[in-house]
Amino acid sequence: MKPKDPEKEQVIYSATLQLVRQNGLTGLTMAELSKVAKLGMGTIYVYFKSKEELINSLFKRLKRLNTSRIYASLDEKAPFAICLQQLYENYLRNRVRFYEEHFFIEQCVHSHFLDQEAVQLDLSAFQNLHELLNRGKTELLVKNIQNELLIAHLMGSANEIANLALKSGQELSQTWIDQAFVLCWDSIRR
Amino acid sequence: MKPKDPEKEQVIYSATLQLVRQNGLTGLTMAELSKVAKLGMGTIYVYFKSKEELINSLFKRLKRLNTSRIYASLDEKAPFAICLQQLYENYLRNRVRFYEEHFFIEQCVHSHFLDQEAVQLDLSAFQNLHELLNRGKTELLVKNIQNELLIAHLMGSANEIANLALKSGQELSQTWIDQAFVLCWDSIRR
Amino acid sequence: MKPKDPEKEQVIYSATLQLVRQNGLTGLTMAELSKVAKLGMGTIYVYFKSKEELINSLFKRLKRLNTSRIYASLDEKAPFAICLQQLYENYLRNRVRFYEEHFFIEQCVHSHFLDQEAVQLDLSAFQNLHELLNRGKTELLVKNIQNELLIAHLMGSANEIANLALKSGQELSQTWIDQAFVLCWDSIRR
Amino acid sequence: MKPKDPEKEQVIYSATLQLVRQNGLTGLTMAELSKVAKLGMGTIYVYFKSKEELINSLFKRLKRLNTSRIYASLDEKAPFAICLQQLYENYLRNRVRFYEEHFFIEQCVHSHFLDQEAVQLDLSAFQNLHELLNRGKTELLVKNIQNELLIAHLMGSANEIANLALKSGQELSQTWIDQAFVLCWDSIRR
DNA sequence: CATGAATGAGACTTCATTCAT
DNA sequence: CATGAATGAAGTCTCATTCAT
Repeated sequence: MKPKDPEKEQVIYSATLQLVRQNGLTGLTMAELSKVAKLGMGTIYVYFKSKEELINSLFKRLKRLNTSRIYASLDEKAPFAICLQQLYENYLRNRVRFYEEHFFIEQCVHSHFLDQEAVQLDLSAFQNLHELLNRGKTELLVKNIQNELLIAHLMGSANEIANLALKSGQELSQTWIDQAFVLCWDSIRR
Repeated sequence: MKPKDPEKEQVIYSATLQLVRQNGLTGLTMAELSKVAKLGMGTIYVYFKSKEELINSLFKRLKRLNTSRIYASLDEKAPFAICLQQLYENYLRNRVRFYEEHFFIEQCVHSHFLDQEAVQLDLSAFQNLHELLNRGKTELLVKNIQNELLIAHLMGSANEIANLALKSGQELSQTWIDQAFVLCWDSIRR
Repeated sequence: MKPKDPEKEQVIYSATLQLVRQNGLTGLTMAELSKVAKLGMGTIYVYFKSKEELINSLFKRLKRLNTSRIYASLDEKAPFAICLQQLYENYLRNRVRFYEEHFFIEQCVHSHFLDQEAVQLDLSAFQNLHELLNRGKTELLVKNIQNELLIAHLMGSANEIANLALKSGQELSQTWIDQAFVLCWDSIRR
Repeated sequence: MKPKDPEKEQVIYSATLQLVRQNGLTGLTMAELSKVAKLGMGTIYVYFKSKEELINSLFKRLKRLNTSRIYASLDEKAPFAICLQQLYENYLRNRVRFYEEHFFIEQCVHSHFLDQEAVQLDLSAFQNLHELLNRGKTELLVKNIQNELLIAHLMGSANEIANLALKSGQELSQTWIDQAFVLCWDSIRR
């Protein structure tokens, strides 16, 4: 798939996100997508060979994008707790800010659309966190519990808290973020 | 007169759970459902007037069932920490044991099938936890953070941990549960 | 079909008329029919071997009933014009009074439900009128036009006028009937 | 870009008329329609969003078409009786010639498919006749009876006579038409 | 490449009829 | 004989994908 026009690809992605937010992944139809994207139905099939490929492709792109966003501004030389806090705040802010994208991701995760590669990517997104936790353990700052459990705990918490923030419609205040981080920090610290 | 068979409803529910586990909520078709339930297509419609009603009806039933399961054996006169631990363990065990049901519930929550009453029921399921946390605050055992945040934290964590347990395929060892509870307890304790 | 209970047959007929008036012949379902008739669905099939037979049976019954009603009080020894007038008035009054029955009949005629016998009956209902017109011709009172044409003219007119009377909701005033008859009389008189 | 083919609409209309003539409106199925029209099932839904819309759309089209056909060649400056005769003859010939269309219309009128607009159109089709009768009254040529009654009489007669002509299979001879007109004319003349 | 009309498999749902009670 | 739950063929409509322009 070598798109001649990379802008069209982006237009399709954007239209997809918009429609999935509005109607859910189930409610996404190629006809409406082409209408919102202002492209012919056939054009979409030039860039993506099927609806499934479109969804998987967008999913992977968003996962990578989000991973890089979250870890981008991270100062790995800072003390462990600072690192974790930055990461946590980044994650929460990112989730709320790019709500549409995460809604799409969540819909995908609960669907049967994802191919193996996409599922892999979903799982491997925690690699950096994994390593950070190892460092925390080395520095005797983190409980000696297997990382999988810690990650499930932290991520589950963070996601639900982000959803709560969105649901309540309020801005993501610093106070709120700080409180949320205290919960996470107190739970894993030694 | 052949009375409407109350067991048939259960047969339909069971077949629905099985099929949703296999193919996801999107993959659920009335034709396959009737095949698995070993009933005529029309019979399903004797018991449920539409696919949507079937899904909502089962959803509500499961939510109520699970709430009662979780809070059933709870000794409310025990000390706060014991109560919370019991609740936590109940929740985790219940989620793993009735995996199929929770998978169905999760699929529903992320779909556009649920009617308002079902959504209400989903939200109100935390009422008991809400009150328990209030007690913890009164006893100065729990951090002074609004319950919504605490609940999002605890539930998000618990759900993700349950998913992890299922994914890893292993039994839910007591050690594991205890570790998981420590995380939760340390996070919210004062 | 030897019904044990002739009253049940009548109950089914009445329920049919009521439902066809409400929902049209197309909207008639056996389930609703049994509900309105307060009988089990199977019971209806004791009295009528199919929906089609029920419709045809009721149709024939009503055609016969109406023919006898219309010609019942006719004094054949009266002068021709009086006879015709009586007949006309009978017909109009009968149609308006037993509106439900005629609505059913009209729905049947335009459907594909009627069997050959029923169609025959529908056509042969004009036999008496046929003979009366012959008498009129013999007495040199009626135009020398073939009866089929005269009958089509008279019946088409009468039916449409009856429909008009029903549509306008008003009672069928004597003035109105008289006016309508003048139209018919003037048209066929020599 | 393949433009939406305007001929396809006509093809669908024609197939509809053919099938309704053969099987009645009730017997019309979208599957058979698409087969006769030699189009994919979905194609019908490109041109009409539902079966109901197709029927209403065709109904309105035919009503308008017939009205214009009947009144097209009418010379309104001719004497009243000539006008009426022309109109009558037009109507009869039109009904017999476009038998299929009128069969469809009649099936629609007795169904529950028509929307309000279609019913309106059906009723308003007599506007021209209404005005012509007023002229006849002004010229003291027509009985002083309310138009509704006159119209019901004339239309009921004409329709039934047209049906008779069709049923008998014979051509619509001029003699026959003339006889039929005499009946109508004698009935309403002063 | 771009387009969107055309396609038809397959989804949900209805309802006349049967049959076990 | 009475019942109404059970049945499944058949109907309407959707939508991912193709293909002629």
